[in-house]
Amino acid sequence: MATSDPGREGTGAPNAASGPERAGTGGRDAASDPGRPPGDMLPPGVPLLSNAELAAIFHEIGDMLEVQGELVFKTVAYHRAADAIAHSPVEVARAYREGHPPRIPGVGAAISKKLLELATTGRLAFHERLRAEVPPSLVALLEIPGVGPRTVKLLHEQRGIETLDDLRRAAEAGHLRDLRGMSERTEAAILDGIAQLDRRQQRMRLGEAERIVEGIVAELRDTPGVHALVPAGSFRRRRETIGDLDLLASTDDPGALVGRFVAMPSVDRVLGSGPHKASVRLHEGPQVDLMVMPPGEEGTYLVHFTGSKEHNVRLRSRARERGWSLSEKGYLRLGPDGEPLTGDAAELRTFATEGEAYAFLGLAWVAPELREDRGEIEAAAEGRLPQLIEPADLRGDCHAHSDWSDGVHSIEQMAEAARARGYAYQALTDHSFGLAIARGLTPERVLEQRAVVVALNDRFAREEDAGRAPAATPAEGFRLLHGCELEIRADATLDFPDEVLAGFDLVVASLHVSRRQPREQLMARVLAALRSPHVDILAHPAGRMIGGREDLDLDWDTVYAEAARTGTLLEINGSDHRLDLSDERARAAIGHGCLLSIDSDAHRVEELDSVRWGVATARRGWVEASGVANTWPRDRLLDWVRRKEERLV
DNA sequence: GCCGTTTTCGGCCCGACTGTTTTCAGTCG
Repeated sequence: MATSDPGREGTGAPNAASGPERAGTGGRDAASDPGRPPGDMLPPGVPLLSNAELAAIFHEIGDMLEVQGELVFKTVAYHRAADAIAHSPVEVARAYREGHPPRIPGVGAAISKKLLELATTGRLAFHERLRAEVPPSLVALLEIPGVGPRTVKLLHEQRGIETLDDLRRAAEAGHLRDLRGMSERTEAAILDGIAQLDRRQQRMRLGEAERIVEGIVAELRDTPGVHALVPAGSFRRRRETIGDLDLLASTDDPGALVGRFVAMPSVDRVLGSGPHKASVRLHEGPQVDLMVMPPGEEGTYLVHFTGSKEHNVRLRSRARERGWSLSEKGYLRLGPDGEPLTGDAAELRTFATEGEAYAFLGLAWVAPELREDRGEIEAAAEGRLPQLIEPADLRGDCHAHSDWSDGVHSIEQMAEAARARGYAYQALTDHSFGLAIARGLTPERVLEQRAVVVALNDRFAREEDAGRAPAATPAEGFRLLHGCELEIRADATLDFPDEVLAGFDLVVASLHVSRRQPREQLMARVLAALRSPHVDILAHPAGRMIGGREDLDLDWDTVYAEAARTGTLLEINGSDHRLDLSDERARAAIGHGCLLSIDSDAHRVEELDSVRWGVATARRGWVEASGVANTWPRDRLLDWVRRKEERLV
């Protein structure tokens, strides 16, 4: 079914036909005209909505229908469709305009019709009508913790409340306590929720989440009765940002653990606390949920609290088809009425491991990074889950800086750290001079730097010969490759001439300046880099900063096709600020036949470890080791680089 | 609103916690 690979048909259709073979000749024009189809086919003056903008509209529709008291399944359908659109690898509005709407799971006839209207007119009458009935300020009240759609509807209908200020005033004046289901305490809770809104923390990056979780685990580890503490939730799935933290505990004494958890010095306030679970907010912002699992029955607990929600919903539905109800506690046998059997007939199946819990549904164990309902359940059922790349598969790092440009540590310190990790290579890729703010190197400095690299490699070779290399050094030894991070200038020229570029072992190209150019210009720059015989890797291709800079406005299908044709590697930048390519772009790139590299972009020794976030992102993108060039031995990588030069020069 | 080798109509995932209630609704994850 299409659900196993959402949107693939849509992605493939326009490009498959004009694939690599054509790109050198007739395809060249198509590739350099990223605004396909020709502009005259597009309605003039109608902006093309991004997937994120479309998703926001459908989420808002879902919210507004909730507030109106609409059937919950209908509102869920809108949210589901919105998520699917946001995650689609296809540029949905463009595809609708071009007359080949992609198949998107969760988008049926009704939402498809609305998508067409949005794509062709930039507006949606249904959305505008709803907005008139349910003011956006009312929908915004849903953000208040503890306030849901039923409460908003009640407040609106009974008290005429439309805005946050209305609500605050009414609660302060004690005008809500007479409403059904409300009291003085509810008013206080609402005011408290509003106060929380004001200082609502933003989502954490992976590194921050890891630091906080590890601190909590260290604090609770020696609590009596505790067998294991396992971080779960979106952190275990390695989502690119983390909202709340989830911690699972296997313990003989739940009371002792919960008691200690809520009393940690790092806790600002206790949001809730029961015999088996508790929630707290930390002083530094995030909410942490602790859940207790009975020893020996961890399997379904781990599945449940790792999520994602969408993944769990699919599992439960699959369980139901087989006559069982799935919850964190295990599988309960369903009776003929579709309800779990009770009393003597009750039957609960529990499992010690996740593998067994999945196997009960006829599924292979699914790696946490894949649990997003993006086809992994179908793949697990059919035995075609990918062999995901592991951190240990990496044999080198193709993107690292030193204090010669904007790094902190010396060339030698960076190389020694890479060598100590057991790598066979590290590419030293300091910036080229066009990026003045990073103190980029001139061609003269490049030559000086090369002498340092040569001298270091001489020493490494001597030490290896003498058996004095670090224990982890692979059989092929360690070498520092001399590379650069080549600036792609605003005018689509490259920062170094070909004769300078030819002197490097490996060149990483990237685009830092003039990021707001129109798509045509940005594409011209990216294509110039991909087509250079000397550029081996396009670094952080989307140019985003998580929570900061937006993605570059690129025609991704063309980027993938040209990277595949020219044999240019696309980077997954492991910095947890970047994670670029993203998981879904990495998956799309592999689908287009691209090869990737996973690099640290380290500016200091400690950041070499960032590759683990890059590997996690690759795993979320279904990437196998075979799709990543820096899993190769050094000679094979360098051979790949040479072959590109020979073919394209 | 979506979806179908159990259904084109009738389903649609599950439980803990909270607070206001005498048996439950709302929210959350």
